[in-house]
Amino acid sequence: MTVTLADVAARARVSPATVSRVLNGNYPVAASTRERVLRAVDDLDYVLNGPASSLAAATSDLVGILVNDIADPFFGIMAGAAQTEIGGPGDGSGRAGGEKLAVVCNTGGSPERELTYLTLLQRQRAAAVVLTGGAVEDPAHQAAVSAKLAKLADAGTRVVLCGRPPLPDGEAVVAALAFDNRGGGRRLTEHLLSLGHRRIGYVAGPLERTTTRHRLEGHREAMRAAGLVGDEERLTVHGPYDRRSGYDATLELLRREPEVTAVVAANDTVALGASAAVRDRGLRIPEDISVAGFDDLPFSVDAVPALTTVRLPLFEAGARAGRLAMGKETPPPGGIATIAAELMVRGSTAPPRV
Amino acid sequence: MTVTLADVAARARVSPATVSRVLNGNYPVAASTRERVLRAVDDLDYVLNGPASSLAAATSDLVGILVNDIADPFFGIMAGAAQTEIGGPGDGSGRAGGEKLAVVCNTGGSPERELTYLTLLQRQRAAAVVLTGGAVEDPAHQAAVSAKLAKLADAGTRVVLCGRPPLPDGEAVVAALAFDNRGGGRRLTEHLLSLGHRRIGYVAGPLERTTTRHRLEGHREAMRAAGLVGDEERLTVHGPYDRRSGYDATLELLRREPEVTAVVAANDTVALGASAAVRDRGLRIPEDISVAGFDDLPFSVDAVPALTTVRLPLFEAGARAGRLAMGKETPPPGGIATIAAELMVRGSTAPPRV
DNA sequence: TCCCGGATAGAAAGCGCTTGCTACGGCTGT
DNA sequence: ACAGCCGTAGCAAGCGCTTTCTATCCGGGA
Repeated sequence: MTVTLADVAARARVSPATVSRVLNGNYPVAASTRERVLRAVDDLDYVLNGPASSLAAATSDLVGILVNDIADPFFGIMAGAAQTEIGGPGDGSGRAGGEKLAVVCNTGGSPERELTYLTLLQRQRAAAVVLTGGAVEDPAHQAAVSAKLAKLADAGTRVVLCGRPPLPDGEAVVAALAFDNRGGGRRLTEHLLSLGHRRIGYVAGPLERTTTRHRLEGHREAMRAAGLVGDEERLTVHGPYDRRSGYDATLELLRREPEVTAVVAANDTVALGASAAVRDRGLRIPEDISVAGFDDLPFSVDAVPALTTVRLPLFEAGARAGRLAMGKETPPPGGIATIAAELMVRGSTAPPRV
Repeated sequence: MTVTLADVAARARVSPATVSRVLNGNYPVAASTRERVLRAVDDLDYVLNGPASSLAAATSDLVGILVNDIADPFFGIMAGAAQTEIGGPGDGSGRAGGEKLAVVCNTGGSPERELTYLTLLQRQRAAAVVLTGGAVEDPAHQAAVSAKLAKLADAGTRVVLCGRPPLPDGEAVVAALAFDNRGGGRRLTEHLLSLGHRRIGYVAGPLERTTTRHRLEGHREAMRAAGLVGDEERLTVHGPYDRRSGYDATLELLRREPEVTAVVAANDTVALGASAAVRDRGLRIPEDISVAGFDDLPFSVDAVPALTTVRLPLFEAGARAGRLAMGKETPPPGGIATIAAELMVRGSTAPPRV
């Protein structure tokens, strides 16, 4: 059989209550007693029964981090940073206490899975939940998520949004850290415009996501401000946030409008695919066509030529979200913070041929 | 207060036992009764209390997936695949049943964190644990991990290793899926040798990891077979599995031996850094120097020139590990399977200048 | 008509831990 | 010398669910 608290208590010749208190360190216990208990724990190789403990204490040390695609470094970086802050193991804190089990859950971008994970975390009475990445804009789903989050919140779970716009109906959450996707998108296109580009293709992400929409809106804002209107639909192709989609969409774009001098991709991964397509068509980057991405993932600087993109402080944002989830940092005023995006001009963009 | 089983029972005018049975679907309940219960559950928005349920049933639906670096697609891909198989939400199974909470835990490559996560999962009485990635070769740590896994195993947790060599002392695990890192490493170097390279630099991973050692051994095997011995130490530089390390190590390599005609990197990410270094030194790939990687991550085919590398079926392996963890697939004979690595020759390698 | 077995439902005993409250010395203050 | 405290430890009552065992209701065979 597995060892229980009672076994430890017996061996240390104290009551179970005392063992519990030693383990939790939240009640005065004489040093000598503590010593004895700790030795017994060691001798017996005792491991606390998590479920029992959570049940009795009505709390749990689970913290969930939801991501859309765990194979995408965009999410990996945020999740890793958050997990580090949440501490899980080895958070430096001497011993017990902040020891949380930070786990990441991969929704694969599916609204249903997102909801199911939230329910599962609710079941487990998670201490906190961090949702990363853009939300799906289906009203029904948004309502469902909001409701779920509200329920989680008033069951005591701390909810933090990271890289995700605030909930429409406000404050069911501890904090929302939103990236300035629109501003970044605008500045990126302004950069292209200032180089002299006029026919700019846009490879957008999946239609119904906030991230997609905001980046695209920023782009169009800039185009409109430059007086370039009318071609929006023709020069935009939607697709998933992956390399393949960037490749295909760019080919399509080039077919629709052979005169494009620049392609803006919804993110760096897509930009990689776009670059491949451009090259496969026998065109040079940036001499014939400029290519730009978004996110500034680590590999972007190593692309050839280095990718012009918009840097999002993913690590910092993830870490901050982690801290907020742990209550180690005070939320921004109003619970909402917008995180700036920084334009990174590199070799993949240049003035168009004359 | 939160809704409990008893509340649902009251509303459905049945006993708590019946509600439990409806929810678990493991006991005959009259259709009409079931209906009534389900409606009550819905009306009250009832969510099962996970800890209580786990405590009473002495089981849990948590499945842990340990990874070394969540921001690295190498792990992301495996973890994602495993998570999909484990089902977590939306595994297609009509309703309850296989509904497991698959979570990934990021050890950051630290042995202590690995151990702590295992303990935490043990606390939670995890249904299964999947360990991915190479192990650290410190004997003390290996012993500790083995002991932990043994304990987990006989507490009923299914343990699966994925991309990790079998435990030295044998069968504490359901199955071990090991990549043929040695064979892959050997074939990669043989390819270079067959192109005519003789002075080949090797940018290795961190010293004490099995993955690092096996790949390096494969490389040296090939070199030795070609009669190239003596320069091993001078032509090998160790460092972490990241881009930066590849960059620095390659610079160092070029300093030590300006005559190298090829650089083999421990993995694709490192190869990216290596390529950057080569270019920054004003050398062309592959005309002046060939560069090769390992893993065949998605971005490798988009590198310029496309990266010659060794393909590891990460997705398939992860999925299989997930299935094994769920008991959906029978383990390979002896519990050990070696997964083949396939050489992918692309543009980054070519014969050396004459 | 009576009895028995199958199909359902309920009662109740925990699962292993936490925690409010009580108990018990030995000190201090008067 | 006695009352009152502080510092510790134990008692015991749950936390919300699962599951064994028992009770009940029905229909059918004898």
